This record gives sequence, structure tokens and C-alpha cells, in this order.
Amino acid sequence: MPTQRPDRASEVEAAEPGRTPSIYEVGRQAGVSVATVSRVLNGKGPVRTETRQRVLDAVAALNYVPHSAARSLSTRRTMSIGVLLPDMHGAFFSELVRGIDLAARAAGYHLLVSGSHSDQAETAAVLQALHGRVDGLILMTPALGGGGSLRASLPRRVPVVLLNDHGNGDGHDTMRIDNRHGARLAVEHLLALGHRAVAFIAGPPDNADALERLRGYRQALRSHGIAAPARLELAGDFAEESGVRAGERIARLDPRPTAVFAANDAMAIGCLAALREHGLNVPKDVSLVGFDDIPIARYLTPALTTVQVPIAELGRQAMARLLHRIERPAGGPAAHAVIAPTLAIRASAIPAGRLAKQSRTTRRKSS
Amino acid sequence: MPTQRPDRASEVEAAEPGRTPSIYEVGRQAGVSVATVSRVLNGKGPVRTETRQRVLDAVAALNYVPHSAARSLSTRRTMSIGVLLPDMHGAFFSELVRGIDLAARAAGYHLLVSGSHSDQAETAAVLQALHGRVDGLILMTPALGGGGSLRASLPRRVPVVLLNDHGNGDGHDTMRIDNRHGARLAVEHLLALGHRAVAFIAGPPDNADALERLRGYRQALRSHGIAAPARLELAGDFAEESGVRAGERIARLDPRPTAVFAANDAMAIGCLAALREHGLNVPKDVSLVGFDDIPIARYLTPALTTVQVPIAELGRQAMARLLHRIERPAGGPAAHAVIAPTLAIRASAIPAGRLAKQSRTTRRKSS
DNA sequence: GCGCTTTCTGAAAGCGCTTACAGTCAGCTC
DNA sequence: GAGCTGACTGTAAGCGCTTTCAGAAAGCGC
Repeated sequence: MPTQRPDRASEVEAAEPGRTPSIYEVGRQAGVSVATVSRVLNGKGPVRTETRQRVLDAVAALNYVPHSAARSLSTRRTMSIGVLLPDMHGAFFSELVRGIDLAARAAGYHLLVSGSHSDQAETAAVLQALHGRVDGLILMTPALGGGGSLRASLPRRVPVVLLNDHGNGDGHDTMRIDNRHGARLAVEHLLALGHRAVAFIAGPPDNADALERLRGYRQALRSHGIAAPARLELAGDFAEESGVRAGERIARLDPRPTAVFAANDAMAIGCLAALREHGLNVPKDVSLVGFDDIPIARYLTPALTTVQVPIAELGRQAMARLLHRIERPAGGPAAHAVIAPTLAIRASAIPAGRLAKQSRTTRRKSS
Repeated sequence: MPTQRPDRASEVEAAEPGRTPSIYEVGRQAGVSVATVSRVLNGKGPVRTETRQRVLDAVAALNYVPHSAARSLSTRRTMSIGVLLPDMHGAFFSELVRGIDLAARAAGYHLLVSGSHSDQAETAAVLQALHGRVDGLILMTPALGGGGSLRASLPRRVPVVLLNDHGNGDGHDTMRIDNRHGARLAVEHLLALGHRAVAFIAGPPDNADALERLRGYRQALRSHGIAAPARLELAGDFAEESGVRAGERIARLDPRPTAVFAANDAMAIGCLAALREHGLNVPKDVSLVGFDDIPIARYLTPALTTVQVPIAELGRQAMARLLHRIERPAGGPAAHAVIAPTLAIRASAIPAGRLAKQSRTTRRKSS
């Protein structure tokens, strides 16, 4: 593609249709070299005020915008960050991306996001395609901890922050929510309220977060000397519908547990609907605690007591750490941060026993 | 930065630490020119099978991955799409991005997303920064219809699809949800159920979608010969809390409307909580209809009748249109697609009158 | 065996930018 | 006024890739 650069520039001064002006045109228009234009644009090196103004005028006249691919090639900086997520469903995702985006934007970075990475091979392909496109990577994939085939495809040259990775991070920085701790908070709250038979609605068995929440549940019970019969651990998959199914089974259990802890809010909502359908009142008959604190949790009736996870904060911190790494690639050994959830106590869990009786009468009245 | 390319390549064959191999190294390793390597990698031009294999081996041995910035500079294709959104809150956003991402990925494109564009100047800046980084743009901003200063910053050289733009699109393809139609569906449903006093909880007054929903509400009432007193139009801002406030006011209205249409589900949920708080039963005392059909809508008690908006579909179609434009830049005049919402009829709206009486007794009993 | 086509490969230019390096040109110092 | 200094500017190489163009090699009919 032989294109005569000088010709091109001299042919037409302003916006030649079909081409976006290059730094050459600007230089020509301003009567300076491309080097000077570049210096003005980047604020590097000394430029006489008058010259600078001429350049700025030319830029404005031509409506010139630097071509980032070219700049990236030259500087080896892209000013963008890749974000790979396991999937794009629900509020969790948008919160996370929001947190990341905020931090990124503040630092002048862009976000290349990509979701639905259930398939390892596909993730690897995307990872490859990102080469030369990003300065860093925020990666959240259940796969890394397991298979490990991904490790090979991880780019060598850019810093990576792993989200909710349940391994050692393999030399990368790591940042995760302490799911187990959150679950313990929830269960201990129920225990403190006097509940002894606490059911659990689990998440997908292959989900690391879900597993941690299950462990937290068991741990809390055990450490209070309470047996956790498998009967009380209901299957679920994080979707509302599975909460409904679990709720139906709970309603029919005999003896019926006085409290339910759902591994996420969506299932808690499903369970709530099912319990109500069966004439049970929450919290009077059954106390209910969720996990995630999705925005509407507080507007349910009753307002849902749930484990609050600072998701946007997770994103923000991940980004901060990543930017730090980008600044100084050899900045010490990998860091592993753990973010602790807190408990948002609302109305869906109340003391057991005392009110359990009252509830029965109430229920009879209203149903 | 004088770097002797031949030297570099000959110094070390395999992964020289600190550098990622370039196409030169691959060529050297395979004993062919860079042109041939490029041809193999892109499947262009004829290459002898044996040569191809040698190249492939070299690629594998060096763990070579093409540098996309360089490729972009050369081909003038970036294989990525910019997505600018007004904000990143809530389920709407994640659904939209999910739809876009799915379509993009299927076509081999990446997504550069950026949220929170309330500020025009900031949007313009991002738009500029995207030059040379994307092959197309999906843009959703309330600002474009109004101020118009954005028009100037819109890149000339890449196709743009505007989402929910309420202008003429200014020559760009446009894709939007028919909010007015959706609102009419909701209100007409309530009218068909015999309701005559239908309250409306509005969205933010500066939000175009919200405005259209308001118009649909008024239109439906008017076309059925029903007066729509301003008294029944409650202020709101799309957030749950504003639904609570509106619900409280509705509960105290005298005469009390028999139905409420909320401009989105979040406010409907808030309203539901407030009504209940005031001892009113939904749907027996007051029918309630929302807008959006967020995932949990069907799991509320009662399950929320709401306007179903195919958000992911909106994203998918926007992407499809954009890709089409990218393939053929001069592909006809701007298209303006309108996606019609549908009504998801559930349990929160029931016939007026007949049951209104029954409701009163029920309420007395349970409150 | 010769000219011709066909197939494959390589040299090199060019994508638009940054930046090391080498000027140029005032303004100074003596 | 020669020589220096230092502020400014220009030249050109290089970032890693694609692609044109032309050359080399190989196959073919006669």
C-alpha cells in the first residue's frame, strides 16, 4: 500500500473525506514537524508558547484525534484493562464492573470486558486476543483453580489480578470475598437468636463461592456444638427457582427448621415465596437470612436480613492493585487480599421459640 | 529507540525474558519471512503445507501471540466495539451488556465498555480516547437528544448505533424500546380489569424513557375517556425508596386509587412494601403493575404483573445492526428500529370492584 | 529443452505515533 | 566577536504487523 505521505498532506488541508487526519496533516497545517506536534499533545519536551498555540489551532481546525492503536504500538501502553468474568448475569456483575470502571476511569484507563467464560478454551482464546490490547488483566474464573490449563495462556507480560481465586494465585495478586466468614456471620446471628434447627440452601456444587458458604454454615454450627444433619442442607443453584423448590421442601419438613440460611438472596427470595405459598410467615414461623444484599433485599416484606458483600469495593480494590502493579512491575511479591462481608440485620430473622408460638396463631388468623 | 532487529532475533531463539516474541522471531525460527508467517496466521494467500507446519511449530515453540495493536494499525480493524452507557447500576445494565457481549463474541469482537456518562464533557473525552480503538460504537446517552454538543465529538469514521435516542438519530442507526407502548399495555390491562382510578409512579423527570412511560400512561387513560388527574401522578426517580414514598402517599389518598402503575419494577417493589406497611393488600385492595420485568418480579408476593422488556435482545440487535454497518459502511440510510415490550400478566393486578369489597374485609381481618 | 503459467515466497513499504539524536539559533560570557 | 550554553525543533528509526509487487521454483505443452 504505497501512499505518498507528503502528497497526501499537501493535497487537501482540512478534512479530506474518507480519511481521518494524521499527525502529519497537523504538522503540515501548523508548519512544524510531527515531533513537535507529538510533544505538544503529550506535554513532553520544551515547545515555544507560540508554536504550541499554532499546533493547538491546527489540531482544532482539523478535528484531529490521535490514533490510539498507533500510540499503543509506539509506547507499549494501551491504557486499557481486560476484565474477564465467568458470566454476566445479575446484579453482582454490574456492581463489580461498576467498581472497576470507576477506579479505571479515575486513572484514565478503559475497560475491555468479556463475560460468560464457562469454557476454558474460549477463555484462553480471549486471553490471547487481548495481547497487545491491554496493560493488565482482572480475571475471575472458577476454572483457574481447577484445571489449570489456563495458567499457560495467561499473558506473561502484563500484571494479572485474580478475583475469588481459591488457590494460591499462582504468583498473581489475588483478591477475594471471605465467603466463609460471611456465612458464619449469618449462621451465628441465627444461633444467637436462639435457633437450633437452621436449614441451608446451597449454591451450585461446582461453584467455589457457594462451597465456601456451605463450609461457613457447617463450621458455625459445629463450633457451637450443633449437629448439622444433611437433611437440612438443601440443593440449589443460585437461581430464584431453586429457592422456591427448597422452600417447598422446607415447608414440609417435620420437624420444620425454625430458620433458613440461603446461599444467596435470589434463592432467599424464591424460598420466601414458597414458604408464604405454604401458609408460613417469615419471620414469625421461619427466620430467613440471605447472602449478597442485592438492592431490593431491604424492600422485601419482610426486609431481608442478609450478608452484605461490598462488591463494587472488591472491583475498586482489584483495580487499584492492578494499577499499582502496572506502575511498578517488580513491586514485590504477590498480595492476597481478603474482603470481609458484614451482616445487614433487618426484619426477616427474629428470635426463635418465644415468637414461634405467637406466629402459629397469627398464621392461623391470616391464612 | 534503535534496536537491531536481526541481532535481536539471532541473539536468542526462544523466550527472551522481558520481551514477547514478534513475528520476526517466528519467521527466523521457522526459516521463512515474516510475510509467510503472516499468511499462515491469517489463512491468506497460498502457503505450502510443509512450510505452514514449520511456521505453526515455531509459533507453538515461541508461544507467539500476535500483537493486536500492531495488527490494528496495519489493517485498520480493531475487532472491538465501544459501548458507552449512562450508568452502570442495576439489572438493566448487565442484561444489556450481556446481550451485546453475546452477539459481539459470536462475531469475534471485543467490548470496550464505559459507564456513568452523566457528564457530557466526559463522554466526549471518552469518545475521543476511543479513536483508533474501536470499529464501531453503541451509545446510550440521554444527553445526545438534548444538548447536542456530543454530536460533534461523535467519530466520523466508525458506525454508531444509538440506543433509546429520542431524536431522529442524526443520521445514525437507532434502536429503542417502545416505552410508550409498554406503558399503554400496562394501563390498558388495568382498565380492562375495570380499574378507573389508576395512579402512576413516575420516573426521573429528565429521563426520556421515564417520560415516554408517563406519556403512555396518559395516552391510555385519555383514549379510554378517563380523566387523568395530576393528583394521581406521583413523583419518583426509579429507585426503590421513591416507590416507598409514593406508596405511602397513595395509601393516604382519599378516594384511594384501586390500581397503581409504577414506571419501573424497583419502584413497584418499594410501593408494594409501603402499601403493605399501611395494611393494604396487593392485589386485593390495590392492583399493582410494574415495568421492566426484573428477574425477581415473578418471585414477589404477589408475583408482579409487569411490562416485559427484552433488554438483552435490544443489545443483541444493536450489535447485529452495528456489525452490519461495519461490513458495509455505505449500507443504506439510517435504520430506526423499535422494540415492542409485552405484558407479563401475573398476580399483582386483579379485577377491580367485585374484589374490592372482599378486600376490605380481608384487610380488616389481617391488620 | 524452451517459453509459459501457476504456485509459493521474500523484500520492503506503510499503518500513525513516539523519541533519541542531531541540529539550529538566540543570548551570554569573556 | 569567538565560543558556549541552553531552549527549541526536525530527522528518522522503530513499535509489530499486513500486503503489494516481483522474483523464484515448479509444472506444462509443444
